[in-house]
Amino acid sequence: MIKMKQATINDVARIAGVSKRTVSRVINGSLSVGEHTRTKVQNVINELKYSPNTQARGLASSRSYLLGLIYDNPDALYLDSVQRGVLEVCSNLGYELVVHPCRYQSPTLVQDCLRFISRSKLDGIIVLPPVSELEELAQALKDSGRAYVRLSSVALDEPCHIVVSDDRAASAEMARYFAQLGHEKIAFITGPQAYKSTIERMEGFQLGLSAYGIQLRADWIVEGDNSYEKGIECARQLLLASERPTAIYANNDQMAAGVLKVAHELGIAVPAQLSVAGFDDNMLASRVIPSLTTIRRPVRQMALLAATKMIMSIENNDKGAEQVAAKVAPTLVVRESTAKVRQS
Amino acid sequence: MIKMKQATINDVARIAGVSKRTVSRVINGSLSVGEHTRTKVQNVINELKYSPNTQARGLASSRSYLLGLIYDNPDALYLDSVQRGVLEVCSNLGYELVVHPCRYQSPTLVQDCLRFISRSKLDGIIVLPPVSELEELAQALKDSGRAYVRLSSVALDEPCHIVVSDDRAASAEMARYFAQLGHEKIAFITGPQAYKSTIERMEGFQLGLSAYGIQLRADWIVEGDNSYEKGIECARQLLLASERPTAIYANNDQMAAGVLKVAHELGIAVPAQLSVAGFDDNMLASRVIPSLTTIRRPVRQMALLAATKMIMSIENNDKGAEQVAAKVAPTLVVRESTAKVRQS
DNA sequence: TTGTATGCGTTATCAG
DNA sequence: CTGATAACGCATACAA
Repeated sequence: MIKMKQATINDVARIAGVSKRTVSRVINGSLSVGEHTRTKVQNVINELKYSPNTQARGLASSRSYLLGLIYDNPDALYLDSVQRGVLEVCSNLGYELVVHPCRYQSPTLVQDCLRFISRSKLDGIIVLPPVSELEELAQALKDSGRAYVRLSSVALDEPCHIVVSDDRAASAEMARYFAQLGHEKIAFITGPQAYKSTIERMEGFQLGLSAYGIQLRADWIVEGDNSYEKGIECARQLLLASERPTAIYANNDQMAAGVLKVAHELGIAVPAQLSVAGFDDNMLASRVIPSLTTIRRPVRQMALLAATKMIMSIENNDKGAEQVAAKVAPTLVVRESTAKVRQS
Repeated sequence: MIKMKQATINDVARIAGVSKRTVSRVINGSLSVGEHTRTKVQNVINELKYSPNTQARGLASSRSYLLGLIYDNPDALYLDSVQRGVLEVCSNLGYELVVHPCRYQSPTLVQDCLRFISRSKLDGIIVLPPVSELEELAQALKDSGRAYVRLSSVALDEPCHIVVSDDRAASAEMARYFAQLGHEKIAFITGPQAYKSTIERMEGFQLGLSAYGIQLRADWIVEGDNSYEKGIECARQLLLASERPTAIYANNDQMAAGVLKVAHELGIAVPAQLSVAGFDDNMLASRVIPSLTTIRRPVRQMALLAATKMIMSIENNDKGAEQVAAKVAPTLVVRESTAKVRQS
């Protein structure tokens, strides 16, 4: 097996009998190249299996063809979806995706991320929630002059820099669904108060309920942290109280699974005696018994939109990025864990 | 906010009053630099917050400081662990991680991967199972002259190129556990026959059982594909038959969850009437009711080892890579889904 | 429409 | 131990 050196632009130029400038034009799809010349060069490129050296190209044009993905979410069951989605858009345009897992809690988070993007000379950065909600990071991203897109539940940036998931509307839909099932004694387990998604989902839910004249009792709003363990803890608090809700909406599927666990321990039948719902539609939701009614986030679609915006920003200088849709709608998925309230 | 151009090696050289060659030596930790000169240069570097341009460096040294991760496995939690593990080792050495999701089934898989590594000029590639088991890809990797490490359940490459998870031994342990619980009527739901892990887990299980004089009945070995849905299908087949096993071991947690689902539907109590176990210890295992007895794969540790091997290969030319441990041992995690067989 | 010359920020060669 | 100087492969003013 002979170790061939990769063909360079010079090889192509020499063999095609043109200057490298012309080859460069062909590569970059310049319009000012004669039809004849173009095909001639293209043929040589194909024969030599030539593909431009990304590093050299980057060095000369100060572009890296590298996109970054900053994420934290510990139960990022959608990480794979995001990565595939982004690459589906970017891969055949010549971009690669560099990942940067981090910790939302870390005191050096912003600094770390900045070192990451400047060291890698990224052309663009996609930031997932909840890290995406850090204004300090966003400002630094803006200052860096690089393209970036944030995913969030709130439109906390200009249209070209954000893709929002309308968690508020989705939660309102869940509220409507609960109300229509006849539930009135409803509890809500929140996520971390620092997250925008927590606020959106809670307010959306309350708003939705109020349309049916239902109001959440203060002691039936308990603060969770999106973890399974905390879900269990909160569920205990709710289900061991003197008066019990007939339905519990948890800020995510993890906590909803915790509620199922506690209900099972206490011998409370779901959904006969208690309806339970979550948010995310991650793997758990459909596997757990009873399967969870939840809200499905169109993760893949968000990734596609974010990637499209990024490319627009990079190649068309923000002009077109604003045209790309910026909002997606999560949808209600009804499964086994919810039912009409039982007359008691 | 002034947009500062990044300082270059020239700036450092000029200000420090030395040649850029010397600065380069300092950066790369060359030994042949005077102590005085070194500290002088280092000070300027710190003051200017200079960090070398990866692209230029790569162009000159034909190294990219980019590592690639080729994967197919849809389980995102696993993916996150791997990514974090690899970066923990490589990040402060200046490497970044580029991801390449792919489809094991795709006819152009090998070709895609090769285009990926050659286009990105990766210094090294880590391949996760089951893609790691493709010999055609491995050969191509070898031919490319790049460093690479495969993760698998079998030692299908030289020590410097592989990290193996001893699924066979782990399965044998599960067999011992089952036997000690008194089970004799045991069924096994396999993974895809094409995967090495499937064979290892099945053979390990059979070997372990045979130590107790137990043999798997042929009709109690059913072929699954590691999906939840197929798990359900296989479970139906096993549990609706005239004679029922008292224990089912599934090739992964997804399918085990499917077994729980069917058992629940059929009113078969787990673990009272049926013991169920899986493999992986993914999020599902601990969340499901009853929680699953399973085998925990030390994913993080595997990632660390793989990354360490990679770095060794890249920087010390395979010499040291062989010294790094190449095998990890998954461990039995006992939860609620298994119990002593009931005398009937 | 095509070509020439120069620079991008490093590393590497070879002297001193 | 240190320093000029030539690659590295490509893009881009500037010419022609």
